[in-house]
Amino acid sequence: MTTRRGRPPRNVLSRERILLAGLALVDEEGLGAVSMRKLARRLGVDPMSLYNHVDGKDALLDGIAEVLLAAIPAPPPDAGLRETMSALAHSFRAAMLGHPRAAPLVLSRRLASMTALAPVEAVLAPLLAAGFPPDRAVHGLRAVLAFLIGTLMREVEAAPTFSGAHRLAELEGSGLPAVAAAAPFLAVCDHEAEFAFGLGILLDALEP
Amino acid sequence: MTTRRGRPPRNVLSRERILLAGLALVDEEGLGAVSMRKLARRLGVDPMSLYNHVDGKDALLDGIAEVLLAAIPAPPPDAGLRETMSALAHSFRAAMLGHPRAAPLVLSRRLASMTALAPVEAVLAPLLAAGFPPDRAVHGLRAVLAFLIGTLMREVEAAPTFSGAHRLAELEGSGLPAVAAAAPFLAVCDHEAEFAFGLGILLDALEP
DNA sequence: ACCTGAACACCGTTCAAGT
DNA sequence: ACCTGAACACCGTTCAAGT
Repeated sequence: MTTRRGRPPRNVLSRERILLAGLALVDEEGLGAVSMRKLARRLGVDPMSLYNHVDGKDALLDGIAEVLLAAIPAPPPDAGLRETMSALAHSFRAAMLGHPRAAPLVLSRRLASMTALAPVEAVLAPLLAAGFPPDRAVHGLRAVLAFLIGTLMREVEAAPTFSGAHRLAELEGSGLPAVAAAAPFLAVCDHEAEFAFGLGILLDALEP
Repeated sequence: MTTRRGRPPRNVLSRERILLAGLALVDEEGLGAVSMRKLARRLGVDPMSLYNHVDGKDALLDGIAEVLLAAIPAPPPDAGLRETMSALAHSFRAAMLGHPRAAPLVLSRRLASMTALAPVEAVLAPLLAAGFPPDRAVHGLRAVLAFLIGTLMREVEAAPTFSGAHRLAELEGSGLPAVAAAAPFLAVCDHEAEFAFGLGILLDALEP
């Protein structure tokens, strides 16, 4: 039986359906391609219908950012300080790399919502439990978050594996001696290693 | 005498004039308000004339980002490693804070130009001189840069001094215990201190 | 070489009207 | 309560025409 009583409504719009379709649109075509009209087309609906569930384009983008944020899993509750922070950092990174074209929404927008507070709580709790005074804990949180945002912004905006050879030659011929000397390492970027290196420095500094 | 021989041409367009007017437009009205048509209006020129000097809107934004980057002064050449890195970090920050609404162009776009390489050289040179092997020097550069980008993204996107009291109450009533406990420190952000704290950690770690 | 203006295919959002 | 479509004031960019 393909229909129940009253058959399932074909085109129920909802905030959630809109945000998910929006995220899919960003994933496929990039942030620049997002428009209310195109999203409506994709949902088989009049553009104006979206405004019944979402406050406008800007609120739509904020909503998509929150969908991404909400996908960050909570860290294991029994872990120590360092493992907790590290797990959260890696989860955050994985969530962003899972939607690289949408990630800038999270990385560059001021999100004041409750959703954004859950990861904050998850970082702050072990810091306070480890005996950090609240002001120091917030300092630490913000330093790590700044590094995460900066690193991910780079990963996510990076060209999809620049050919390398051409880049190398360019750097070596730049006329800048230090740049030329380090050219082989500037031409490529092992994002994984870069992430581990910087995160390690910061977590070391937060060891009680 | 208000005119010299042949009188100064009234409406000479040039790439430089366009980029500077673009930066002024961003400063005054924000990134979202930038359009080729509005910029042309501001320059007293047909919109299409801009295309003779700039490759399109995206290239315009890249050009504005480079104007910002070019304004970063070189560090004093005789300083030690730490002072050089610190001076550059502060100069970078000052340049961005001088144009907070345009800063995201620098912070979020992949800039492959020569202009972007000058600060790289300025950081790399003292690291290599201090005896860092090139791969480690690049690691250090990237960690500091990630932190700078993340910090500045936060400073620059921050609401112009959120009322504070309202925010505080919101955090305390969030139901999240660690967030509530640290609420007084989460509600405000001393960007200067935050910057010094994180930068200190990273520069300490790069001490030879 | 540079500037112009018309034209094309789009935007976000308001508003009055429908169910 | 939700959806629709026309309308308004915009966009970026192509193209043919001017100087």
